[in-house]
This record gives sequence, C-alpha cells and structure tokens, in this order.
Amino acid sequence: MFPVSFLTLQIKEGQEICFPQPGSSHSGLRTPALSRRHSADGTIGSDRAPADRFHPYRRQFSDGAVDASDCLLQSSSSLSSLQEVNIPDTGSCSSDVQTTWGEYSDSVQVPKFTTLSVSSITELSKAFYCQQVHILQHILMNFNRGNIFSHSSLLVVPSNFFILIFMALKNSKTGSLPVSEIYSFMTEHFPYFKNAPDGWKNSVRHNLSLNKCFEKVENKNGNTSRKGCLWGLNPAKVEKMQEELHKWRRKDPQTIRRSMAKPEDFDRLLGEKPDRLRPLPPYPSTNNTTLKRVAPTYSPAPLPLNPAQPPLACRPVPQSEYAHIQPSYLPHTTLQPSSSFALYSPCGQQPAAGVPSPSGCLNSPIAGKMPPVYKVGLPGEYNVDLRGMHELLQDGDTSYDIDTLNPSLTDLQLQGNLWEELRKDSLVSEPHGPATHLSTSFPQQDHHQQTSCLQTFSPTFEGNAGPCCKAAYEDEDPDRSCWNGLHPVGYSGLESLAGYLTSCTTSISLM
DNA sequence: CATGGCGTCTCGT
DNA sequence: ACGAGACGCCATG
Repeated sequence: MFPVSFLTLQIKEGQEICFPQPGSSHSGLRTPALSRRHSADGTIGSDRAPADRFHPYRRQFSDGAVDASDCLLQSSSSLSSLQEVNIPDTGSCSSDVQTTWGEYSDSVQVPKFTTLSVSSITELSKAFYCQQVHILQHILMNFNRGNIFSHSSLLVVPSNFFILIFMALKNSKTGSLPVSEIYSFMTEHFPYFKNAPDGWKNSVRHNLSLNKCFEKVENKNGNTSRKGCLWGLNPAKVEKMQEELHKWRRKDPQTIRRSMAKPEDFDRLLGEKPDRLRPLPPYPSTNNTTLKRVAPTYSPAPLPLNPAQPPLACRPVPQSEYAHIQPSYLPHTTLQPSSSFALYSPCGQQPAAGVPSPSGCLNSPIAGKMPPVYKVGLPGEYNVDLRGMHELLQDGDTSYDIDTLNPSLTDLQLQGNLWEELRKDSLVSEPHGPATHLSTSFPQQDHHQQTSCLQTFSPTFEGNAGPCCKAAYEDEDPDRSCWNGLHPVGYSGLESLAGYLTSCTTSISLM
C-alpha cells in the first residue's frame, strides 16, 4: 500500500561507476515536462506507455542514470547488510579516473563529470568504497549545483497523499489550512515534492475534494468561496485517520524518516509519542564522546555560546492568518506553536541555494558557498536533556538511534571505528582542541587544496551533546542535517577524491 | 492568467 | 474495490 522504491545498486568486479553530471537530465528526477501531460486544450495527451508514466510511488529515472540520492540512501544501509550495488552500465568510463572540468565559480573548478573505476577490491572494501563513492557523488552533485548541502537530493518518495494531508492539517496550528499551505507543508517536510512534477498538487486537491476525511472550513471572512477556502479534518473521521497514520508510521518508519527533510521531526509530525521507553543504549563513554561522532559541528573551532543572539528557531513565529479558527477535535497539545505550526514557519526555511553564508571558511576561494558555521546555541524548543534525546531515539526500531541523528549514515559502528582510526592516526583533532582539517588525512593533497576545501569537521559538543546535536539539525540550515557525521568536505581536485577514497578504504581495511 | 475545486477516466495494486 | 494520477472544465482572484 505504501511502497517506496529504493534503487539497489550492484558493483561487480571491474565495473565502473560514472557520476552523471549534476543538474542534467541524468541526475535524478524527471522534469515536469517529461512527466506531466496536463494541458488545458487537451492537445497533449498521455501518449506514453503506461510503464513510462510518472508514478509517485516509483522512483523516476531517466535513461538508467543513477540518482545520487539513491546512492546516498543506499549508503545509509549498514555494512553488515553488505547490499550489493548495481550501477547501470554507462559504457563511457574507460580509465581509472577521468574527469572533465566545469566552471563552478570564477575561482574554483570542480569536476563536472567524473568516472571512477571499481576493480580489484574485496567485498568489504567494495561496500565501503561504494558508500564513500556515494557520498562523494553527492558532494560533487551539490558542488556543481552550487549548493553543496542541498537536501533536495536526498529524495525518497513519500507515499499516500491522504496521510500527508492529514499530517499537514493535524500539525497545523488551527487544524485547517488552505491548499497552498498544505503544499508548503509537504514540500518543506518531504523534499521529494520540492522538485517533483506538479502532478502531486493536483492529487492533493483531488484528495481533498474526494476524501470524506477532509472538509472545507469557513474561512475567516465567513465566506465559502470556491477558491481559496480552508481545508480541515472531518471530526467524525479523525480517529480513523489517526489509525491509518499509526499504521503507516509503523509499517515502515525508516522509509518515512528517509523521506523527511528532518527525520527528527518524525515523532512530532506523526503526532505520536513512543509507546514505551527503551533503556538508553550502553554508550561506552561519556555522552559527548559518543555523540560528537555522529553530529560534528560544522565549525573550524568551537564557538562560544552567544546568549545575546537567540537561535534561529527561537524567533517569533508569525501567526497564521487562520489562527482564529480553532479545531474542536484536536487535542490541546497540537495547538502549541512550538510543536505544530512552527514546523513550517519561516523559521524552518532553508537559505536559498547559493546564497553566501556569512560564516563560511574565509580562507577558501569559495567561501561564499560554504556552509555557515554552526553555533552552539540551542533553540529553546529543542533544549532537551538526554532524556529528551532518548525519547527522540526510540521508536521500537533500534536502527533509528543513529538514523535520527544522521539520516544519511546509519552505521554508527562504522563511523565510530573510522573515527577512531582517524583519531589514532592523529588525523583529527581532539575534542577540545581546534579542529583539524580532515583533509590532512589525504596525503595527496597539497596545502592549497586543503585550504580550498570545505572544512566542516569539528567533533566538539562540549558536554552538551544531545541538545547541540539537535541544534545542529534544527538551526540555520536543515540541508546539512544529512551530513552529520559525514564530514562534508569539498574537493578541489579529483586527486582529493582519490585520496579520500584511498584513505577510506585503508581505514576500513584496518578495521 | 494563475490557481483552486472537482468530476471523470484510467491504471496499478 | 480502492487509491491515486491524468486530464479537463469551470470558477475565482
């Protein structure tokens, strides 16, 4: 009923991996022009073979290209599963490492099309190599987009419009929304819709009209004009909808999380607290030691708290113009701004792609494209203690403990081991010292390359790991959440990529 | 003209 | 049978 397809990749001996040029038609989802055949005059019909039709429950591929998002998602599977990875044969890769270069900015060139040959590697290193390749592919893709932390490439198609609309309405402050805000909710919380063909909006409207669970609500002017009305939940059906939501939630929570822009909002958006508390996982060390691994701050050095500047998420949330409408059936808690309407308030907006960050790495020629430095301030809303973190981490599925923190890399053990390896080799800084650039682990890189990399590695949580971790997600740019623990390092040359891969495979071989 | 509401048809499960 | 997208038409701002 709620299938979400994942690309299964398979690397075979000697097979090569090609990075499709990001932004091209080979890089992911179809463009609306390819899939949408809706025209007012009816001259454009559905002339496509049924199998070629756009279907929201299926990943939309073009010409066998590999979507980096799938790769990244796939990479989140733990090494223990060692899923094979099958990459469509492009037939265009010949040498071990090839690249063409395209202008990224005035000063920096980045690979536009990169091919890497995968051969003569062990099963284990294959999997790990693949994982790293996926990550790098993602880096390259977003690098070329000028938006290295674009979350939009982390796409899992969320299914069931009925549920999504219900979620939107349920999490609204008033319990009723105009369709446009339902759209907004969906695009904001489910990145798939950001670039999805417009057909989904049609389906939303269709659902609203057809489904008896939804009903039109008088707007504030008291008129019920055909256009621009509010949509609410049918009180008589709320219970049933809630049941459906619970079913959906339990059916495949991992997929739902992956489809979300902020997986940590899973519980809040789906309106359900975990049924029971699980004991905290037996973290071997102090809290900050554990958590710093999975959620490094993206700061070259620890930043002091600045109480004078309230965190972004603490800013006042604009009142909805529909705030006057009080849903009678909603539990009181859903009316709390902090847990409902604020979710899709401008506080959660992401900076526009390519907008220079005020706090990038100034040494870099592409400082303007740098991810902003995370501040350690905590939004009051997320100022949770470890118990709060604990609650976030439980959902009856232990695999989410890490997924909650890092939707793109599930295997804590792998990260931890790799981290330890790097640490032993003095390749990363100690927690309380200034963060060392990760690129120092790549002997192939010269100094210039190192300084031109995007340096975002700082494993410091300074004893407040839980909230900081949360803040790192919530504050400033949720796009980066997918990089927690992945150390998004931009590479100025393919040597860097090769070096990274080499170091990664070396690290894994030591495990 | 863009957007929204809604009916009908078709398809996939 | 049911859910959902495609498509079309009309109303509204």
